[in-house]
Amino acid sequence: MENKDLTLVVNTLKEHGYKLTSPRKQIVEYMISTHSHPTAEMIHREVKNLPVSTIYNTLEILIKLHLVIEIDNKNDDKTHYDYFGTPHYHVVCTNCGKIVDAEQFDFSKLPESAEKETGYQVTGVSIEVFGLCPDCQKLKDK
Amino acid sequence: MENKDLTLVVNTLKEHGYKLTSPRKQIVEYMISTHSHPTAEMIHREVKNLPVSTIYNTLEILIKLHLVIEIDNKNDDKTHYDYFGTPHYHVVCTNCGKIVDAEQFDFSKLPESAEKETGYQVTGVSIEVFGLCPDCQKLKDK
DNA sequence: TTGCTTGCAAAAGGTTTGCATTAAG
DNA sequence: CTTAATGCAAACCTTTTGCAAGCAA
Repeated sequence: MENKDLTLVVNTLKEHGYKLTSPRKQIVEYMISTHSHPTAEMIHREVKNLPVSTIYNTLEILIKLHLVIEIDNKNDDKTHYDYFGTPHYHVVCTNCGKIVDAEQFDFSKLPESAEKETGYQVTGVSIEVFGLCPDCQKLKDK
Repeated sequence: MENKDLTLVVNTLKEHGYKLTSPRKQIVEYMISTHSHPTAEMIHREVKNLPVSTIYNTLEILIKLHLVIEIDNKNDDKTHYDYFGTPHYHVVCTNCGKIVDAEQFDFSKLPESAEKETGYQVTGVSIEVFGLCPDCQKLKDK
């Protein structure tokens, strides 16, 4: 499954004229494998021996190609990143910042609706839901 | 109409124990009146003689009370703010950063869906649609 | 080869913080 | 009165930038 993702990303990079360098491969592999919605700093810590500038450069490309999306958890001041293989949205805890995936809601009509209403030519959608995660709900009860 | 908004905000502030200070009133009035999705710096420029710290402090309160929301236009590195009187979402131009409002899409079932799927106790939703605004579409055609 | 990428360090700049002063309730 | 809020400046820290060196294609 993850090999399929890797192939997709590699092909997409090549198609758009981006070279397949070792740093890029490492970052892509990490992003595909992790489900932790990491920050740039977390990626920098996990993918050894890369400068932060390369992390940011690579993420910028992946975002432009819609392979990775940015998430603002509004808990720390850092941008979180997520490999976006299959469509989903994020639910973020306003107390501890924990981010989980969700998918059982149909946004397929949203782009068309936005285009019709605003005249924008839609290329992407970002959905974030905020609330208290189960753990933080328990803490509040005490 | 805007007086109604002002009353709502003032009452909400009072209900939650926040003092109605002159800086807060100025900022609230500006946020209700403008439709420009301003940054903190723009608010600072328009609402005279207030330090940025007060702008940020006040915005933080208004956000906590769900009276104002944050928007990331991913074009500049600044957070944009918007008075959130009536439910709507934002469509952001990926080329020039222009933000417009839209509302003709039904998100009313989203909170319930997210709660059921994740167990989070939902308190808010953030929707952003990205694309090319009509002006930037024309520029690209040339 | 050759031009994109990397890697390092330094800079930038939006946002936060500390604290003395002021004023709302 | 009392305590929260303001105002100012300095600090913070994530992210960006510049450029010489390296390496895919």
